[in-house]
Amino acid sequence: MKYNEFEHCGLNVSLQMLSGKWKPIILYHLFHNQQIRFTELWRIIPKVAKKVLLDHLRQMENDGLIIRNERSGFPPEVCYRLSEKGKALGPILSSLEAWANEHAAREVEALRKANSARRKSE
Amino acid sequence: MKYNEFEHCGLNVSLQMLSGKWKPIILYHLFHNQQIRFTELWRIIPKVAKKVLLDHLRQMENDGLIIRNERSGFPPEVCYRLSEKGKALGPILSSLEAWANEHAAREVEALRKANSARRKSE
DNA sequence: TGAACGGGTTACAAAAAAGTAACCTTCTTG
DNA sequence: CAAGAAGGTTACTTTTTTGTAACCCGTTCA
Repeated sequence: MKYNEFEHCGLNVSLQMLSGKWKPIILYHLFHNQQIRFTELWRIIPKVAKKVLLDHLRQMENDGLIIRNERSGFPPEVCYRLSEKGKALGPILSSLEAWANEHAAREVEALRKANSARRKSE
Repeated sequence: MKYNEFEHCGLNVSLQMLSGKWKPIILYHLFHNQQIRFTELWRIIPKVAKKVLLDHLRQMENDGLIIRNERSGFPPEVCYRLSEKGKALGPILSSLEAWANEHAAREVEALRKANSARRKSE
């Protein structure tokens, strides 16, 4: 299989949708809030740059993961929430998280180091 | 929740392990071959740079996803295969793929455009 | 009138990821 | 002896992603 073919494969496409430094935490908040205002999101993820947060949200909107809801008037009120597609991701992300917790890298790493130390001392 | 806390959360950790331009296709091949030599892998993913492929493989090894097997002698024979941790990722990646195929972005996008065009013409 | 708020944009800088090409080592074969 | 293969490394460039800071616009409140 060539990369051309693979590039548009579901696995690649979905992982690209999830790649971005702040996307996991954005998703986390959206899964726990069902709707959240831009400024609020910016406030609770303190280290992200406004521009980057906006970029991420735009990408996620273009990917169909989230829906942007603008209520003009005052105050401007722009809310983001998960789309159906985004919601459908929930169980998958949970199982990813569970997987990571089960096979915590630290333990693996510690074991590896212990073994390597043991080998050297023999 | 602050980013400091979230940074080491399972979701973030696992998505970072999967992020890298060539990791999905590397995983794909490992899932379909159960063992593969470095050069062979490099040959079947024609556009990846040797250095980058190596970087990706090192990262995946450090993350405990794959196991590197070196048989010195001639020819050098370095094989890579999935670890148990890596194998456990299989069903999750399949469901990610299925998710992407079900909610194919193109269709969503096409539908959106069609609707917007229809609205304009009314 | 002017400061503040929400949700942006813009121009630019810094950092990280990916790519290129040459080189190395050990062995083998012509 | 020269060339070639496997699996790397090194030095360097390009591209992509993040980050910083200033600015804009419409509206409200002091």
